[in-house]
Amino acid sequence: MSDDRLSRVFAALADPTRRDIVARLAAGDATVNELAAPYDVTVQAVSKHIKVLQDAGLVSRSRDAQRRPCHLEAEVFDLMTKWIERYRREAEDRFRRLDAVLARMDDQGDSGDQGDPPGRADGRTDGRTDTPPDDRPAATEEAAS
Amino acid sequence: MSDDRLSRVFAALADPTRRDIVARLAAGDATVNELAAPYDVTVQAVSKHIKVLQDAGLVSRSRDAQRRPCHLEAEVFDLMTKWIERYRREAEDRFRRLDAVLARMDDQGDSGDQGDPPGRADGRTDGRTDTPPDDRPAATEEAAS
DNA sequence: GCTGTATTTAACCGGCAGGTTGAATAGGCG
DNA sequence: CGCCTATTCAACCTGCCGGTTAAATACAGC
Repeated sequence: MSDDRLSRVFAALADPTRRDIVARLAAGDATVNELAAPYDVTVQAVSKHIKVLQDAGLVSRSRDAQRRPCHLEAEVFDLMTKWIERYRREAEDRFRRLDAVLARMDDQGDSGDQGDPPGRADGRTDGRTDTPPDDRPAATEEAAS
Repeated sequence: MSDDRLSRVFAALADPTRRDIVARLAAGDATVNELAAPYDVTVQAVSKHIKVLQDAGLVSRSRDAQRRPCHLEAEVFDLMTKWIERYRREAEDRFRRLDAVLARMDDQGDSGDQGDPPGRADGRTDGRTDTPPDDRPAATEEAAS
C-alpha cells in the first residue's frame, strides 16, 4: 500500500500463477471463475491474485451483471520495459567500453592492475551515464514519471 | 530453491534496494561494502540482497583478494523483455482487433451482445494466439528454452 | 602469528504473502 | 420471494522475506 509502482508490478509478476493469468488475459478478457478453473487453488485465492494484479495496474475490471471481467492493461508493461532497457543498455555499453579498453591495453603491452578501472560504485569518477534519478530506498525516493 | 527462473528474476527486482543495486552495477562493478554504503541497512543485509540477485542470475561474482566484486549479468534482462513483449504485443493486437470489430459493428448498426465476444478464457474458440507454452503452476510446467 | 578488513553464515524475529474455510454481498431467474 | 451463481470479505494458519546481532571465514600486511 506504500510501495512504489515498479515494485508492485515486479512483485505481481514474480508469482507463476499470476504470470499465467496475465498470459491468459492477453488472449482475451475473462472472469474470475474462468480464470480460476485451470488451477487447483480456490476461487478466493485467484480473486486475491487478481487484486494484486489490479493494485499493480496490470489489470482493470469492468461490470457485467454479477460478473466482473478482468482486462489486461498493456501500458504498464512499458514501465518495466523502460526500466529494464535502460540498465541493460548501460551494462552493454560498459561491456563494449571495457572491451575497447582491453583491446587498447593489449595493443600497448600491459599497464598492470585490474582492480576496477573505470566506473566505481560509490564516488563515480566518470561522468557519462550520470545515473538518472531512480528509486533510492534510503533517500532520493522515486522521481521518474 | 525450486521456483523457475523468471519468478526469481521478477522477485529479485521487486525490491527497491535490489533494483537500486542493479542500477548502480549497470554503471560498473562494485564490492559489497561499496554497494552497502548508501543504505542505512547493515552490510549483511546487502550481502543477502546480492545473493538473491545472484540466484536470479542477474549478478555474478569474481575474486580480488578478500573482495568479491559484483558484476551485472545483462543477458538475463532478455528473458524478461521477451516475456513482457510477447504478452504486450498480444494484448495490443487484441485491442486493435477489438477496435476493428467495433468499427464494423458501428458500420452495420448494432448486433447487440457484448458479453465477451472472441477469445474466452477457458475453451479458446479462436485459433490464432494459441497461447504458446508458458509456466503453468497447475500442470504444464515450464517448457520454454 | 596477530591484527585489521571484507564477506558470509547462523540464529533469531516481526511482518507480509499466499493459501484455506466460512460467511456475506450482488445480481440473474424460476 | 427463494434459490443459484459470481465474487468478495474476514479470520486464520504457515512459510518466506528482509532485517538484526554475533560469530566464523578469508586474506593482506605488519
